[in-house]
Amino acid sequence: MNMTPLSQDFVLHFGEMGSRWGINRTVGQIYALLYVSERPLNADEIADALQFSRSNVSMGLKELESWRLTKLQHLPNDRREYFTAPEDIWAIFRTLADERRKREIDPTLSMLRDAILRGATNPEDKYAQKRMKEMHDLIEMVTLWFNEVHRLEPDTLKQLMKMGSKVTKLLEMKDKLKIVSGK
Amino acid sequence: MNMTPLSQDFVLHFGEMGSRWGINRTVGQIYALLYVSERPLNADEIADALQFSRSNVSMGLKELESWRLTKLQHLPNDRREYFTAPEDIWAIFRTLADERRKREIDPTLSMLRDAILRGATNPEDKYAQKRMKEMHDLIEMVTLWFNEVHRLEPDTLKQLMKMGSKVTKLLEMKDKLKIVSGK
DNA sequence: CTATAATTTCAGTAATTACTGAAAATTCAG
DNA sequence: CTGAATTTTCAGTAATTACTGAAATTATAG
Repeated sequence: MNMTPLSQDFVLHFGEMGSRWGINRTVGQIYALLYVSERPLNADEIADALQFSRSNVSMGLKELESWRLTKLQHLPNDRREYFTAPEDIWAIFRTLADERRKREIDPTLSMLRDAILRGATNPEDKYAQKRMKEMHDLIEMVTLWFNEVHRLEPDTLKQLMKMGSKVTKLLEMKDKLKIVSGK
Repeated sequence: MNMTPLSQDFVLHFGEMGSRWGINRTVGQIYALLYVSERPLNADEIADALQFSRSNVSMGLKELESWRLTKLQHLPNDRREYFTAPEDIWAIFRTLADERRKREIDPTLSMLRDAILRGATNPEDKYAQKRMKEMHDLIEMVTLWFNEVHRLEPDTLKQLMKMGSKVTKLLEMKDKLKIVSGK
């Protein structure tokens, strides 16, 4: 299978970007290929299109699976496995955010919590704990909030976004309303 | 200089986490050390505390500088350079988000925009462009919105967060108010 | 300026991570 | 079951990235 120049460019860009995150080039490219491909692809087709060894593709698909970024299906009269990227881009975003939270944020929060609760006698440790608390609170705040937003439907979100910085205004408004209704 | 076990653990954790992001272990550890240290440290102290070569520390500091995550200062009667992590955790978060946007999001958006505007004749490319458009719009949406939130003061943000999922309710409320005021 | 302290650069090497091909394991049609 | 098709594993190797020590550069006190 030969990719069109358009897909080619997309795939290569994703490969490069992938390596800036923890994800390696191969995995990035496989994902990109699946993402822009309308029909499901099997491992051989992927290996062929990207010029990777079959085993490399197998490993890459495993990795993507662990990120829950692929869907597996079978075609009639063909026992090979076919892969696609999930359709709904918003769902993909959620999945990715979820997975990163699990792997990166949660362990850090737990480490910070533990560290903060340890007995600290010397001033260095006291200061370190203060800093860790600040970090912990920020991460927790952003995460909690993100979780909320996460659940919103794309339409609601678009609406929210359009409001942009007016969200502050809205907050003020809310406070005033409270006063009125509390009268 | 010897770190306390508390700082030790924090620094090591950050080293590991760093390597999950694009940032390498050394850089992660140096940052963590600066973050929990009350007084500024010079490169030799860092090298000593983390057991890295002096030149490795020099490179690590350069990298951190490029992320705008360190502050440089001089102490009286000492010509060595001393480093700290900025105080305000919220500011740190902003800086980091900004820098990541510049390095990772912006190039991707621009690639996507270009790709979408290319002439596509065959159905594969049509489909690929549709998918790229979806991705582009999602990223743009999240980024724009993030930029807005970004500007808010921590207090406002905390308030917003406390509201949690009620933000949807608030949106509905806003619509009703519009109707009222438009009467 | 000069001498020395401090920092950076960089070529060489170490460590890590990615990738391959061959072999093993699994799956499933007949 | 059997055997061919398919997928996975994994030891070896390639490629990449990280790190060091020595040398070069830069900065500054005197």
